[in-house]
Amino acid sequence: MTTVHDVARHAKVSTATVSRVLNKHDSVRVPTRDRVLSAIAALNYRVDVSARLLRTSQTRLVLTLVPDLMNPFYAEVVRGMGAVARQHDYELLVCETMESDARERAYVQMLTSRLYDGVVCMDPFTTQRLVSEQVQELPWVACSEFVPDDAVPHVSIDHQQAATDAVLYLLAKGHQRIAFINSDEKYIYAQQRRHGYELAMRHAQLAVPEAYVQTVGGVDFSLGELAARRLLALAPRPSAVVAVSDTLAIGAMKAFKSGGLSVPQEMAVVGFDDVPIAALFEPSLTTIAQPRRALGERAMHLLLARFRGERPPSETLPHTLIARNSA
Amino acid sequence: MTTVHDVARHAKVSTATVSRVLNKHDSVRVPTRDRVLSAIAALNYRVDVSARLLRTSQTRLVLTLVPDLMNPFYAEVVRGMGAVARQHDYELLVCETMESDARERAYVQMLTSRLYDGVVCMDPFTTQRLVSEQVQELPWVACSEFVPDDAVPHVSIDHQQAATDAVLYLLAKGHQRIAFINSDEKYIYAQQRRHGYELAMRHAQLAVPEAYVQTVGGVDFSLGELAARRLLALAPRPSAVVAVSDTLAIGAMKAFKSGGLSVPQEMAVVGFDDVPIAALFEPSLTTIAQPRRALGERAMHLLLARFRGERPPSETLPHTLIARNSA
DNA sequence: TTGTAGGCGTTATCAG
DNA sequence: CTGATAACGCCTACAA
Repeated sequence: MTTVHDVARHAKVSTATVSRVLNKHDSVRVPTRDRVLSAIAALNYRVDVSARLLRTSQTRLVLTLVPDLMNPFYAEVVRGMGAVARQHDYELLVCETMESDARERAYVQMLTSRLYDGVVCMDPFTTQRLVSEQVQELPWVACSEFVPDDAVPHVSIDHQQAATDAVLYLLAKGHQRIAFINSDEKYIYAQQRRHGYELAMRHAQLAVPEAYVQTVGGVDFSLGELAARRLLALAPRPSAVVAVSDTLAIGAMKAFKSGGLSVPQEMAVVGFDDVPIAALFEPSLTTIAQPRRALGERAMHLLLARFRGERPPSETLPHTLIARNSA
Repeated sequence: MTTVHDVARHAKVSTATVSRVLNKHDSVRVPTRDRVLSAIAALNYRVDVSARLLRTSQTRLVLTLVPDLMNPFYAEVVRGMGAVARQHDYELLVCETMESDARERAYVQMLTSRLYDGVVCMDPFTTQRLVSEQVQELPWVACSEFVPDDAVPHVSIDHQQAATDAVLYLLAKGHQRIAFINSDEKYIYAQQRRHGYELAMRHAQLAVPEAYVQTVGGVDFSLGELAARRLLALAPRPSAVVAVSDTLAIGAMKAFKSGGLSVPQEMAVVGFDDVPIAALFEPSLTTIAQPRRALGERAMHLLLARFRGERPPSETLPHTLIARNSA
């Protein structure tokens, strides 16, 4: 392995000068610099990040923790983060955590390893709370998920209002029996969206039978189908449903149609996220769009601000209801 | 920041002993070890990976390069890798490369940084070739994409045979005018699948008008729609189409239906991958299923073998045609 | 069984 | 503008 020493010897300068060239200190005379540069090329030298890190504790690497890469929602948020990171000369690494708090210890290890200059966390706020307590030195920012009233800056939509908006839309269409398909309340988004739903129903003086809220533990298509089948068995059967994820909504539509119902005539469906397939599926899905890309971009900007020593305020990004054919 | 020295002082031992405890050398007497352990706990000490790395060059971190996290195909492959990695006490990090060979230099930097013990690469073989030349020290394994005749071990299906199978299936259904929607031939899978398609057509003594092969540069739904619109404009119009990705296939079906054709009666469609939405979309998609999870698992096993100094042979995993309603 | 001390490859502080 | 040299935190001969 070739080191700065080899380069220095080859270029007949000191290691200090090599280091200066490497780090673009403009105090090196051009001919000297050129000698160093060609030595670097000749020896195919690469700096050893671990050694540099030991000195500078800077890797220009950022980590994002995402619960589930199969959910297309996260993929685009990550892309937004990555774009901004690279613009600022950081590289983004992704760790799929699979929501497993059993792995909490492994996180803490990763996060305290100093291998990353900062973290954007999309994990459930329940685990976020545990982990962030133990990891205080590390610049840390939350995206979509966050611990309420916490000092950690975050970016998110107003989950509660968004769910309320979905219900209001259905109420305006004349629905009274509106059900709710939820993923898992270890997510703050799940809690807040359910609150938004319940609030809107209460405001409209509409009862919510317990079985109208189906919490299925995840967002896979199959779980949406499961929830729909349960809803189909109810009497009185709901005439509309809000799902906290497009994937749940699509799974549910599939099951409703298999069950012989027509969407939206006999069962209206509203989803969340506006993932790409939402527009293609038939009927196309009415959904609360989140600014996925901007969510990621703003989260990364927050993190960059933290790198600069600032304490940026959290941001709430706007959501929009996109009316299509499912409701 | 607390170091081994602090711990040593606190426990009244030497740094060497602390290090031994840290690395579970069993040459430390129990009471001594306990003293060290409680010192570690008391001071909330964590080893600094970068310092350790500088000495041992081992991180127990594995990197996977994937072109596009929006493609649900990759998400599950990654999950397979992650599961096996963690079983063996490695952590998996994901880097979305966005197929950008402009970023080649950044890769090489990442890969030569010694921050990762190994790499599983799913990037286009064209960039793989360039990068792997410059990165020889690093254990390196390819998944799905690979440089043919290369020394790098890889896991993949038989892309050519799989495409041939898709065509044979359509031929058996009586189709003669079969088109092909391709993504980008910088991928070896794209080249090989097209060969498989052309071979099967030639065998059946069927002509392939140039415009029957639509290469759209990616796998987004919208690109599938684009290809379909072009195919619709052709005379004679194809009666069936094979797409190299389910996402392309679904986009195409959408466009065919918008164009007034019924699938599969007027246009049969076969996809590739069997991603979750393939079964839900209507008509449900006939597709060549890849063993996504196993692809990732086997790739990681190959890498682990490389860590042990072995030179494992490449593996070809079986594909299956899943007949549904689109063809 | 435990301690001492040197070095991993870099960067940065000094002098010169 | 350039060079010598001392850290950064850890691991591991080698010695005791």
